[in-house]
Amino acid sequence: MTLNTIIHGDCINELKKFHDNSIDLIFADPPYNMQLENTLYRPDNTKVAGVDDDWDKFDSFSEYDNFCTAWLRECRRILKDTGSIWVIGSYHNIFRVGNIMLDLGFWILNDVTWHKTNPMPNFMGTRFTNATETLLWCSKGKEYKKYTFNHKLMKKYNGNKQMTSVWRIGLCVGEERIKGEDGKKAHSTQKPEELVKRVILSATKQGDIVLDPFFGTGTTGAVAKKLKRQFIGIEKEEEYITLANKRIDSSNIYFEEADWAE
Amino acid sequence: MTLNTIIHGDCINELKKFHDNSIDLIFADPPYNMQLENTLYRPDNTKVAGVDDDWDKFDSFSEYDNFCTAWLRECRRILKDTGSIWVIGSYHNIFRVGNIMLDLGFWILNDVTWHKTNPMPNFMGTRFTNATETLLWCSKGKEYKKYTFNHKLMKKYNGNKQMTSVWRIGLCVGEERIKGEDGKKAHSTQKPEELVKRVILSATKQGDIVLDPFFGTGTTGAVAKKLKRQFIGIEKEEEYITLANKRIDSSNIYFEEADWAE
DNA sequence: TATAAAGGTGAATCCGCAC
DNA sequence: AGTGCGGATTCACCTTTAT
Repeated sequence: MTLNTIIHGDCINELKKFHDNSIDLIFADPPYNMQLENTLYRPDNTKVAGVDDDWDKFDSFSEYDNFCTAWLRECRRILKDTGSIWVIGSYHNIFRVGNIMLDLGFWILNDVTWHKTNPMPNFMGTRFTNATETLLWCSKGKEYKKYTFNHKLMKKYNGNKQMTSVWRIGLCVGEERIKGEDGKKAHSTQKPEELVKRVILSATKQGDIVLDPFFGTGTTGAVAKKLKRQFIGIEKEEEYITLANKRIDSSNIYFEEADWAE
Repeated sequence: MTLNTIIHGDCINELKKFHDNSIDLIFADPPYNMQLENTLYRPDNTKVAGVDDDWDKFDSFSEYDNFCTAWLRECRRILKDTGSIWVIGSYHNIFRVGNIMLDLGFWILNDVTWHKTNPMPNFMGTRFTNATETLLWCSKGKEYKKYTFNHKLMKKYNGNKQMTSVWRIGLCVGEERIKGEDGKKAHSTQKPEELVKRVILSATKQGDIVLDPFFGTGTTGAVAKKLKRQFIGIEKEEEYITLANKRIDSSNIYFEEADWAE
């Protein structure tokens, strides 16, 4: 398997080509199946640019469940016994995903809450502001107890206090957000690097292999490189791959290893 | 249906006696009952000896799923079209519960994160400190849009800013925690009143009927009374009912309605 | 150049009634 | 079920323009 490259293809097909027990960490940001219908307007009558990408559309729960069962089953197969997987989602999909992961035998280590510092408000006043997404961190199963977790490092990273399962991180905006030639966001759901940094830093060692089956514009690859880990990406859309390669080429090491050594 | 009383009996059996469309709000804190050694039962009520193999694992999920499907189906039936339901859980069970609720047709309005200000640390350093529980707030279905939500009131309650789906609340300790005659906590999972207060305040009007099918030591009843709502409790254990009745008798109004009127 | 004001925007299941 | 229209509804942060 070639490292530090992006595979252009269908996630499930490509995952099937991987060897058993070959990956140290999987970070997956699958489609959420948001089921948006009408256009949403802000109080000032401007439109909200919602997620209306084709890749987020599924006809039913059962179709979504089948899709997730297939890619998650392959993920479990190719994960090393010492490896672990992170899957991010919102309330639209995380209960489907979590249920499937349990059924497949994954063992939940934490449900980490990404507490957004600057979420979009609920303009109509019909609900509470939806201020979180959820990350499920799982080992291969209950009996796989030797997963990598850099406890001391994360404690140090967190000002010498044990890090909790609530992470306060802002949305990916400004300079960090990859723009297309039209100046608009290139990907509708790009994640902040700080989020992925905590994932990789906590659950891998230097040189480990990180796989992202929904690579998008390459946040996982960029952060892996900056943290001296190796990555493999799988992505269906060619435009995203082009942007991701460019982005990763220009990524540099975040900081010296000594700063974060255990 | 007699109001402001506790029904002594089995949750599913008792729920079946309720009329359709008769309840304004349901707050449910079901047993987590997951993956705990030596307490698993097969459908025929025989004990499962070990839980190490996949067969037993599947058996336990399936048992729990059946139980939750049964009581949640009844909850949906007896909820008014303008009503809503809140279910609290941890990562051990909330993905089973959420998946079942979606399958039954419930419509998720928010996944509220109870961010504990004083969680128990992970002493072994094997995971992040588990600092949250999740509350699923759902209407009867996608097409039921007239659920009660006191938006302005909650905004006022939150210092004139829209309340978000993250609630920072401490564990139920000290004076508030109900003690048995031995001075030990009477119930192992008593919830803080502030949590239930936000639930009832946001999703009911004065005089509305609040049902708690897992009443325990009566937090829901105490808070409902303090907020001038009516309650019905269902509880299997007689000791809890005794404690709950005593507690509710000595509960008084929190504050004047005018303070929180919309 | 500095500060202030104005404008843009984010994984969003976001109205209710009359016809 | 679909359409049309009156009316109520927002927070943090970043960028651009104006003073």
